[in-house]
Amino acid sequence: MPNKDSIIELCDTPVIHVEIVNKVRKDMPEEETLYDLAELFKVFGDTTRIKILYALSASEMCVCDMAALLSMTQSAVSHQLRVLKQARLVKFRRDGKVVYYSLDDEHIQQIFNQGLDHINE
Amino acid sequence: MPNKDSIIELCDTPVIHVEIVNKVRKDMPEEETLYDLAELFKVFGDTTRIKILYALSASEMCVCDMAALLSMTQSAVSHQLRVLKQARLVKFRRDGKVVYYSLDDEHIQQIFNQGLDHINE
DNA sequence: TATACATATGAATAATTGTTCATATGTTCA
DNA sequence: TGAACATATGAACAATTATTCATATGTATA
Repeated sequence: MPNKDSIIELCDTPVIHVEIVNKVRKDMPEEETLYDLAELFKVFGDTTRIKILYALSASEMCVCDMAALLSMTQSAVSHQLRVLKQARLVKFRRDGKVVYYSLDDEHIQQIFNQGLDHINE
Repeated sequence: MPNKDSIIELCDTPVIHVEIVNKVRKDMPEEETLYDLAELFKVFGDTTRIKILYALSASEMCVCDMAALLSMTQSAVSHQLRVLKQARLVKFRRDGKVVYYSLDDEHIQQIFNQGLDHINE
């Protein structure tokens, strides 16, 4: 039988299975790790960025080309590339006036494929 | 040399590399697929839902226990479980008044791990 | 050096979304 | 059947975010 007295400290909701809660809590990664993980997936959670990532998985591209491909403003694409850059999902090289972007990481493709597996299941 | 005349139809941004854009466009998955993919990752892109998923990867749990574990309102947890349910990431079984949730899919763990790989790289 | 061009960025706006509060639904048991 | 409890849900609010517009930065070349 769960010990109803020990739960007041946890939160105002009564806990039914104290041992399970404690066990799971013990094995939970650090708060910061889970936060970072959510932040990473948040970056994948936008159609525009997904399209950019998909495009870059096919070929290195410049900002201008991506804007044309996606029928979007150069500015909008650039703003999203900034987000992708901060998440270290894309890297870039400059050649004169043109900046070429490409995927920074081989995990990205795998995360993509796993996601597609789930959708097509 | 890119054909500057053919690009007006694409968008108002000049395209630098027409062949690349066309090649990438041809290989792009359907709009709907990429939309669904973004929607899936959007579900992963929230700290609360990540925590719930992580908890469920350790053990089946009821709503009440999750609320206690995460120090959150039962209502907040329930709302997020709804999102996870709609994304087919969790399933549930009812045992009397108590509803137990668990992961619906083995992909989830893999997506998680891939994400962690990226973070810890 | 001045102009043209590719890209980046700040501010503003519109849309989306997570949480809270109040309450409804569904189940058990006296 | 009615009270108690676990969960679900609708509406409202606050916070976050994607896009647009205007403009700045950086590079090449005439």
